[in-house]
Amino acid sequence: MSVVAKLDVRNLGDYIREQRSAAQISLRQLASLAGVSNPYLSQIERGLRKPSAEILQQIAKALRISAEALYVQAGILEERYGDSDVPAAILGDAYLAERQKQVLLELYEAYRRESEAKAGKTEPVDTKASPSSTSRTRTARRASPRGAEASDAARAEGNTATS
Amino acid sequence: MSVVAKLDVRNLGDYIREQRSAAQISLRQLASLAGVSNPYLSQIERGLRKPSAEILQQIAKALRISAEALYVQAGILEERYGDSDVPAAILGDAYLAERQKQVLLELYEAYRRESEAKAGKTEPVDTKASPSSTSRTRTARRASPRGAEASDAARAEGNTATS
DNA sequence: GCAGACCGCTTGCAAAAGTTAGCGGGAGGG
DNA sequence: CCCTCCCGCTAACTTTTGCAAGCGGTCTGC
Repeated sequence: MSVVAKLDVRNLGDYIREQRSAAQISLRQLASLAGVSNPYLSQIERGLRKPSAEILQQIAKALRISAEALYVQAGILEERYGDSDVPAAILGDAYLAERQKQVLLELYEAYRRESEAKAGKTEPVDTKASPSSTSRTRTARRASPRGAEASDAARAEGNTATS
Repeated sequence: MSVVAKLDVRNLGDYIREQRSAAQISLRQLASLAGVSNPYLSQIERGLRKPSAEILQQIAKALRISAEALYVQAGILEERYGDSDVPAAILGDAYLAERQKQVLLELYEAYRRESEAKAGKTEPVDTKASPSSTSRTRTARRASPRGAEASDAARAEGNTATS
C-alpha cells in the first residue's frame, strides 16, 4: 500500500497559522469561530494533532478559505490539475449517476490503453493511480478549454440541459 | 455541541458501498486495499463511524475515485468545479482517436438524457447523491489565500468583519 | 457430511482526537 | 503598583477512532 498519503501535518499547521495571522485574528478567536477549543487549535497549528475532516472543514470556513486549500496543504488532496482531465470531468459531473461514471471511466481507460498499445509505447498507463497519471507527457497543463474563471455567472445553468 | 458541519455519514457510507459494489470487490478486499481493517470499513459503510481525512483518502485511492467525490459525499467539501465539462475534456484529450471520442461523447450524451429523464420522478438509481441542483459555486482552484470566500461564506457569517 | 475459504458483522481494547480547567505572561487603565 | 483582560500553551480528562480477535453464515470441493 503506497503510503503516499501521509498527512502533512506540519505544513498544514503552518498554513493555518499563516492564514490566521493574515486574517489578524487570535488563536482563540479562530477557535471559537471554527467551533473548536483553543488548545486544540493551538496543537493543530503546531502540528501535534491531525484534525479530522470535519474540523478541517470548520477551520476552513472560519478562515474563509476553501477547504480544498487546506486539504491540499494537508497532503490529502492533490493539487488540481486543470487540463482536460477526462476522469476528473466525469467524476465532477453532477448529472451523471455513479454507475454511469464508472462505465464512462472504464471505457475511457480502455480507449487510452488501446491508443497506448497502438503507439507502441512501453509506458505503463497506470490507470489506477491518482488522476495525475493523465497528465504525464502532455504539454499543456493549463486550465480547461473554456475559461474556468468566469463560471460565477454560469453557475445556475451550468451545463445546459440537454436538449 | 455546535451543530455546524455535520458529517453526512450516512450518505458517505452508502456512496462508498455503492462504489465498492460497482467495482465488484468485497468489503474485505477494499479494506485491505485501502489499508484499513474490514470491521472498520464495514462500520463506515453503515454510517457508524466517521472516517478521518486520511482514511477517506485511502479509501478513495483504493476505489480509484477522486477523494473529492468522497468529501462531497461526506458533506465536507462543497460541490466544486462548475466546469466539469466532460465533452470539452474528451475533445481535448490528445490520446483519444476521433472515433473513440465520438463514442464517448455519444455515451455521455445518452447518460445525460437518461439522468434528465429521471430527474423529475423518483430516481430509481441509488444516486441520491448528486446535489444536482445549484451549488455549482466553484471553490478556488488553487490555494489562493483569501478571496475565495464566496462559496461557503453563506454559513460562516458571523465573525468580525475585520476586513 | 465437513474442511476450508470467503463473506459481512459484533465485541472489547489501545491510541488517538478533542474537551474543560488552569498556568505564566504581556498590555493597558485605575 | 495592582487589577483586569486577552494572549498562547500545558495538563488531565472524556469521547471517538481504528484495530485484532472472533462469531455465524454461505459456497465449493472432498
